[in-house]
Amino acid sequence: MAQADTVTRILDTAEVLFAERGFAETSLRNITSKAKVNLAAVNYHFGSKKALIQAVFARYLDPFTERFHAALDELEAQYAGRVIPLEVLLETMAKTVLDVPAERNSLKVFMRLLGLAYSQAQGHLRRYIQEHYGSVFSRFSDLVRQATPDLPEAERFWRLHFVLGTVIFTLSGLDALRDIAEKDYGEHVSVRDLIRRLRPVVVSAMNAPLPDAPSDSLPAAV
Amino acid sequence: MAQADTVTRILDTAEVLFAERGFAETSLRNITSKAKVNLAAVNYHFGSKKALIQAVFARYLDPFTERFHAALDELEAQYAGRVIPLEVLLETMAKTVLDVPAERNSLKVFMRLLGLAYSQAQGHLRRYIQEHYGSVFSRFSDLVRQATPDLPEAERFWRLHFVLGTVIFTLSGLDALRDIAEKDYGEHVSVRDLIRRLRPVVVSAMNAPLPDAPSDSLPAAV
DNA sequence: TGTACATCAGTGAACGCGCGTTCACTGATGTAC
DNA sequence: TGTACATCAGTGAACGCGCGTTCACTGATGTAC
Repeated sequence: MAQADTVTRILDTAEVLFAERGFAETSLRNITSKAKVNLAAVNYHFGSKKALIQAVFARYLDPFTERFHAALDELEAQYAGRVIPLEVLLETMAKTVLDVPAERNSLKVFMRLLGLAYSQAQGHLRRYIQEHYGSVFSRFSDLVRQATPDLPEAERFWRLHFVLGTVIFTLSGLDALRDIAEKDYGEHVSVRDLIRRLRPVVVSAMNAPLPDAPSDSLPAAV
Repeated sequence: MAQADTVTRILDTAEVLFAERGFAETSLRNITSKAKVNLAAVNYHFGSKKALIQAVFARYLDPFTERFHAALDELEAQYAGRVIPLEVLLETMAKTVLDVPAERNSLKVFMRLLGLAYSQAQGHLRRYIQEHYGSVFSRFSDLVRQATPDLPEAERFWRLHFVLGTVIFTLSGLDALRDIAEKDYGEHVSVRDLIRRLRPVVVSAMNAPLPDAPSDSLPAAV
């Protein structure tokens, strides 16, 4: 059995189990027995459980960042210094997110993993993701800044995270929500459907009117 | 040491530790040693770790549902059959969410717990919450239905969950986001600030234009 | 008023179990001379 | 071409540890007669 085979089988099995039950709730024995691989192989190839978790993420995020950078390069060339509209930026991101895990049919898995990563309190994973993939997010939010010149800095920061919350929350809880939606409305939704529904909501959210001034600064302002 | 004391000390400590590190990552020994309580006391008073987790939630959700029902009663009386505007409904919900845990200064804890509950894959907790508190959510979404008569059923369902995602995601990851915001924009945000910022975003999201028809139904529609 | 019994919060120690990790080892393949 | 050695994927068994739960027990308080 060649190395690539064992390593790949571990990663394939681990990502599914992690997405289904979380990191702490998935033991190395769960993974290795389902992957039909020796228990010690995980520590042999990855060093530790923590490192395995990071490897699972890297397998999605490395190609994602590569393609996203490429797509942004293309956009910038196309717009040649002019401002890229917000809708185009969001569309590009959505397309990249959809494309990357397409070959493994596992956008759902990827989104659940992202959701888990964010809800992990101790945050070794969040730190890892920020360290390795923070730069592509910075580049994206720079472009969003240019596309929304009227939005105050802080407001844009918060709105980007509001939107991130919507997307990760919805797509990572997709199965549960889909069951309810199907039962109540007899409507089967695919991830593409959901992204179609998300688009106008996200755009409206980013373009919402500014909030009232905080109440304690009202006297000074009025 | 009276019962109320032990039970309360366990709950107080458990909710903080659960919120900080998650359910699986918090052991009964962590809880009981920090609460200065005998290890066996958890199983004596609650029966199991699972039941303790549910009790932690019940302590927030029971008063929340009670107050929220009361607030909705009041609104319905006030509007006397007329439609309650969406903004008012959202405002009422926000106010109730803010009021309930105020005495323990722990909205943050509550929101992190909710976020964890949603990201829990195995879902005994999600089932418990849906069983015990589903009805107040139904009542609320009925009122939202009346306030947004032009929104198709399924669209409203999804948008409510988009918005839920934003709120839970943002407030449950508040500490991490706050650190970044403070560092980058020198701005300290309170939960009340955040809700002020959320309001126009949520309203715009609910009122966003309808999405394009799904591409495979386009030929039939046009 | 006094005695016997029941109830119940709380305790200390132990139970068996599954966990991540380690270690000595095998066997196949490649490399040097 | 043959031999000695190095490298490396993979293995089987065991390690110690922390986990949730259980159990026999204590001691205080309440209740019945």
